[in-house]
Amino acid sequence: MPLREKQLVAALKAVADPARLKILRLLKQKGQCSIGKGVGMCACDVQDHVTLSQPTISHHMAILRKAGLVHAEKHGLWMWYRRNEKSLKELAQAVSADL
Amino acid sequence: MPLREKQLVAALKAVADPARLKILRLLKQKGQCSIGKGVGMCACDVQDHVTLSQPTISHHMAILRKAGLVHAEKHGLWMWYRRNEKSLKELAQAVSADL
DNA sequence: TTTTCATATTGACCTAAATCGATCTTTGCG
DNA sequence: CGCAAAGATCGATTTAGGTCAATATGAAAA
Repeated sequence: MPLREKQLVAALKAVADPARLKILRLLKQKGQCSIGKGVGMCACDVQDHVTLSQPTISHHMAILRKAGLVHAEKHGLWMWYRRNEKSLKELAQAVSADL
Repeated sequence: MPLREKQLVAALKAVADPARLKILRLLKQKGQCSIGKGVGMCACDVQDHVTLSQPTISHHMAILRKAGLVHAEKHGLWMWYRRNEKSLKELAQAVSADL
């Protein structure tokens, strides 16, 4: 399996889970970030919106990050997560054309 | 989780597997069907293209069928599978807009 | 330099899912 | 009817994945 294919499967797996789907949609909201960023959220902000433990959320964020679907930036104590619209668009494109 | 959401997750799960991804692409080929249909394939035709046992292929085809991504029609001894382009397009649309 | 806070990691548990051999079912054929 | 072929189902095995409690890490605050 070529690398591109591995990446596609990883992205599809990442997205084929209700919790991560919900998180990806949450990240569309504006003004929810506890460190004042206009877009995106910190992990604790995500936790305020889903009924999952902190380690589980951290786990899901790592999967989304490794699949390239979200950016993650450390800001002091907080980890600022935001959607990677470019790779999300590429995923949509792959589903349209490649499948 | 509403029904639509369940269907979306089922379709994404169906597609987030290398074997099923390969099968979906195989089904694009023309003139491969052992019962003379222009498009689609029978299970045995799929088996000629992937290195998986007959029960495993049957299992994958059932998942694709239940997710609505392929049509299945029995013709005598054979089961004729073909892509459901409509639902594949709807999936692409959902990934574009809904994610 | 403690302490506290946000997040990550670890370890364990449990369920889901992929795979295959064996068997069953259905259908066509002699 | 008896047999053969295509495909589905069953049972078992193995691996992958979601979840949480406990603990570790790392950074700011007191």
